[in-house]
Amino acid sequence: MEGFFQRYLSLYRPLITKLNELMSTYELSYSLWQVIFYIKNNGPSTLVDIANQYNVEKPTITRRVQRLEDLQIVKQIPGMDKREKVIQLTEVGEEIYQACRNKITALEISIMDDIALEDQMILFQTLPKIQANIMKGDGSKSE
Amino acid sequence: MEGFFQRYLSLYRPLITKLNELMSTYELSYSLWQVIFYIKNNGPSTLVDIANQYNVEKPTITRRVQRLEDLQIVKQIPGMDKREKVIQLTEVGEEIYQACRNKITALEISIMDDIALEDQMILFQTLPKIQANIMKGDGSKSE
DNA sequence: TAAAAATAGTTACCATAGATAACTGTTACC
DNA sequence: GGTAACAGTTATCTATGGTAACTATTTTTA
Repeated sequence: MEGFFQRYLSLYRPLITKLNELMSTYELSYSLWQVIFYIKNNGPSTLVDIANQYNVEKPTITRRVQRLEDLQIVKQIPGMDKREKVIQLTEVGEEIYQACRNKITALEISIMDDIALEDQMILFQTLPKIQANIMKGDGSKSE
Repeated sequence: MEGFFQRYLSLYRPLITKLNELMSTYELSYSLWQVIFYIKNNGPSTLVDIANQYNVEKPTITRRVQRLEDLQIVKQIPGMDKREKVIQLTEVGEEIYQACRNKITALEISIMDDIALEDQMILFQTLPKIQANIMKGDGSKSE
């Protein structure tokens, strides 16, 4: 099936640009959104939790979280283990989450406009399979 | 269809990392491969041709081509319009193209291992549609 | 239980990839 | 022949992420 990567990757830049535009109102980008999304859906979390979820290194998450703290979207809460930094959404963070969630969902719907529902289903099921196949045996820690 | 972006984007980093590993033998990355791929499939081309194809700015392509010239994978050939820089694969470039093409195709096949052929077809047809939907009305010049 | 190993996070530094603005040289147009 | 447009380059900036080395804790283990 030659040409899959091409098709997949040429979608990336337009999409990420669009998403970043969408969130620029809140001085956010998609990389910051991932952190917000994660702690909204998983509750108070440590930086390592988040790093594992997205297969990125710890310093990457340190930076994202620092940015979100500056924006007062997340805050640290006390935890048992003094090594860990447990973070949570602030009230402002919750509001921004909702606003972005709405915008993102609207975009998701609009770009699927002319795609048959079954085809959407297949996309949904297939992408994670492909991801698993790539990560299978690539030496990544999340395998 | 909430969650599409998440599924789509979480595939990106593992994939691009894998591709870059694949090509590191030849000191290439996927961004350089795109240029090689383009001139292999479209014949001698100008930098603007390539920039338009991938929706990136001219300086981006200037740098990629400079890198490929250093690696002696592409060379400039004389053209009518002295403004233009028409580039083509060298013999070395052709060999490297073939080697990478084989590796990439093998990877494409292996990650589609457990995906039904019809589902692969649907992926192939759907991704460009989604891309068109995103680029529709985003102010990009390639619309 | 004291020493060693593992873990969480941070800092400093570097690499990749791409954008914008300003510029040179060439061609097209009127 | 003078102005527009175009192709390419350079310089500078941003965003994102990686690695190595470090501190401060907690866990393991001998």
